[in-house]
Amino acid sequence: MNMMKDPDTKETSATHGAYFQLRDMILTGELAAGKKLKIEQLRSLLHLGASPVREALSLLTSDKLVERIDQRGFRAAPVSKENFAEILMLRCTLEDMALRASITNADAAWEERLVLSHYHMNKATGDDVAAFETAHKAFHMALIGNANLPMLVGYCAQLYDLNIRYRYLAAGGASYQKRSIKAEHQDIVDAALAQNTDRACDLLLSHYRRTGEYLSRQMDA
Amino acid sequence: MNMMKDPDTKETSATHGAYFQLRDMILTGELAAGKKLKIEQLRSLLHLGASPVREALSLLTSDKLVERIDQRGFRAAPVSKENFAEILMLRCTLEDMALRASITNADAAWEERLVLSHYHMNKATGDDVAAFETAHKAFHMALIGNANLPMLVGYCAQLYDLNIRYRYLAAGGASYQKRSIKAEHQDIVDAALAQNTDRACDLLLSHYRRTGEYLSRQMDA
DNA sequence: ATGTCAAATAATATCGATATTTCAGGAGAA
DNA sequence: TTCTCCTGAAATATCGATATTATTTGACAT
Repeated sequence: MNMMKDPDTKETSATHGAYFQLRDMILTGELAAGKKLKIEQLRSLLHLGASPVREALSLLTSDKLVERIDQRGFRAAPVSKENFAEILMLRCTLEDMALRASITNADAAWEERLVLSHYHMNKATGDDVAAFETAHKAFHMALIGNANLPMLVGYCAQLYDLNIRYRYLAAGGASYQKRSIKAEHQDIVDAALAQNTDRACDLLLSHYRRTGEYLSRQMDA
Repeated sequence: MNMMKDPDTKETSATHGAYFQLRDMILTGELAAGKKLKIEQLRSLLHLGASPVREALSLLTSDKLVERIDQRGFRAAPVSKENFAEILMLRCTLEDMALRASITNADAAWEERLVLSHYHMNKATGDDVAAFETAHKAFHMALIGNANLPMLVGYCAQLYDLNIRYRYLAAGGASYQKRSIKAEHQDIVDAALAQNTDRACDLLLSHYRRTGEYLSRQMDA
């Protein structure tokens, strides 16, 4: 009764592995929004027992990526234009707050983390979309990560992920709007490092709002 | 193999029952903050199998009431002055936003729900602390519940619960600060019904801040 | 004495099986 | 025909048992 039949799946625990796999599948749309997530089906897909699948789904409830209906199983969280608009609005409010706090606490170590994550993101601008996504999130988290407000940053991270989902939904994940995103990121970094708080926040928010408008247009089409 | 040995425990599901029992025990401090939550121990306490206990704990992770350490089990979320301060700050920001939206969407049905929940809360001002807590939460949720922003309201509800926990921690749950809370609530309702948005928000926020200062003082002592 | 490693112990994570509940489809009555 | 109720099938929720992993204890060497 060896549960690690697949040696290349060296995840720490089955639950953890299932969590990340399912999370990815929902974020990328491989598991469609609103779709019923049957335990037995996922169980055979991931080659796991029911317990870790069930627990991973429970965990994904925290992230608002899965909904649980008592006695009636799980389903991928639905999407809607209203939901997208709310996410955008909340992100703008919360990240503004977090970035202000982050800059207030600015120190050399943070500035280095910020510069590094920015560098890594720029380096990842290539064909590997997944790698860029990872670096992009790391950059944005580094930006606000100095706030010393763990719950606030946690909400921001959650909203970031929910937003990714709409990005995949709109563009199929492939075509990324190659606007002047790179320049926008650079401007944000410069303002943050200069401790020009108002400007940094303005830039960050308009960065989100532009992306949001772009996605809204894509979703309509 | 009858799992409902206790007929008066007419919960819908074992997981749901365990969820609410554990939640209550953490909120009231019966399960101390930071304490390790051993499955076997809870299993025998709640007379349940390991699966529903595990799942309830996973669910409580969503509420930030339980922390999960992979491969090392669960523990009740720790408390700290910083955490309390962050909760207060976030509540003020988010409930302000929610109340403004709620008043913007004001209609007769909402006004009635608000008046009713206020009436019920006042009626529950008695010896039954738990009943008052329930009514108090219902009142505050009715206040912001018209915002039509489900995620925002969800965050507010979560923060409300986390705050309750500190109330129990400070006062042992028993002694409730019998300040002019009743008058404060009345003023908030009046301002909200009059659609005096700025005043309603000011009153709500100072209501929270005063309670926050009171709790801070209690925690120091 | 003290630090380190190994065996024993305890607790978690997971599985396979089973009971319970929901859901769908059809038979019978109005 | 349409509604209701019953029955069968599918899926969920839960249990008991087991394998896996962390933790503690105690012996040994330094």
